[in-house]
Amino acid sequence: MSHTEIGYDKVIRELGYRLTPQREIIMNTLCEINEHATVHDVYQRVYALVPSIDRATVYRTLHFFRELRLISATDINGETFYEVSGVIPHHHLICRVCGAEKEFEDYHLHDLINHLREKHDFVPEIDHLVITGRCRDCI
Amino acid sequence: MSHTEIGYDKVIRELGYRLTPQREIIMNTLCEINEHATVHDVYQRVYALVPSIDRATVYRTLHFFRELRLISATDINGETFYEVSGVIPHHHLICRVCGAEKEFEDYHLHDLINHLREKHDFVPEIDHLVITGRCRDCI
DNA sequence: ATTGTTATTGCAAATATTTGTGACAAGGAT
DNA sequence: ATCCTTGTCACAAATATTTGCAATAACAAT
Repeated sequence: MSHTEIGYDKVIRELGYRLTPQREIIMNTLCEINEHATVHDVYQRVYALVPSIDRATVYRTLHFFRELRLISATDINGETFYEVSGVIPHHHLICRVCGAEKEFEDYHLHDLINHLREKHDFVPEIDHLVITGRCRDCI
Repeated sequence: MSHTEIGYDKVIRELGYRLTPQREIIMNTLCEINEHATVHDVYQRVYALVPSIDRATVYRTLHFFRELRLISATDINGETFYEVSGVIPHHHLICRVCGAEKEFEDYHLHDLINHLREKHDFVPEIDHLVITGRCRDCI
C-alpha cells in the first residue's frame, strides 16, 4: 500500500487540516510496515528516523488518521493494531487457540451488509473486521 | 442477566481456578449493570461496596473473565466495554455520526458463520460484534 | 478441623496513554 | 515574499493500565 495511491494529503487539506512533516512520516511508516502495527511499532520506526517526534504526537496522529478513516484500528485481544485502509477492505480470521491468522475477503460480508442496509436502514462501514474463533486444527 | 443462571463459579473451579470474594463481587457488579460497562464503571461500583479492592484486581479480573469467555470485551472507538455473555449472543450497530445504537440479533450472522465454517474450516466465536456505520438519519 | 500447596490479592513501582499549554509553523491572503 | 490566522507540536504533567512481589487465603487432602 503506497501512500501515493491514497491521496491522503488531499483528504487532510480538503477537510481544513494541515499536512505536516510529522503526519507524512507517520503515514509513510504505516505504509512501509504494510501490515497491522501497534503504536509501539510505529513509534519505534518514527523515532529511529526523527527522534524529536514525540510519543504523544504518534498517538494523536494515529487517532486523527483513524477518524478520517485513512487507517483502520482493530482491537485484537485488548491490543490495538493500525493499518492503512486499502482500496478493497480485507478482514481476518484469528484462531483463539493457536493464533493462526487468515485473511478473508470483503465479498463474504456483502450479504450481511446488504441485509443491514435494506432491513435495518443502516450502512455499515466495515474497514477491517477481525473474527476470532477456532481454526481447522484447533476445533 | 443474573449470575445464578451462568454457573460461572463452576466454570472457574472446574478449570482449577479459585472463586474469591473479589471475583464474586465483580461478577455481581457486571450483572447488575446489565449493559456494557467500562473498567471505570465497574471499579466505581465495586469501590463503593468494598473499598479495599484494588484497581489492579478489577483489571485482572475482567481480563480473566474474558479469557474464560464469561464476559465479552468490545472495543468501541478505542474504549473497551465489558458485558456478561448472554445465553444468546447479541450485537450492535453504532452510528459513527450521531452515535445512535441499535441491537441486532445473532441470527443475522448465521449465514456468514456457516459459510466460514464450511468453506474456510473456521468456527467463529462471535460473542459481541459491533459494527459501525451510518444510521438512516445520517446517511 | 488442620495442614499444605499455590492461585490470587493489595500494594507499590513501572509503563502506557491522554491532556493542557505556550511556542511554532502550514497554508491562505495580500 | 511577508503577514495572519489558527491548527499542530514538543514538552511536561495527569491519568490509565500493567507488572513484580510478598502476604494472604481457596480449597484439596488428610
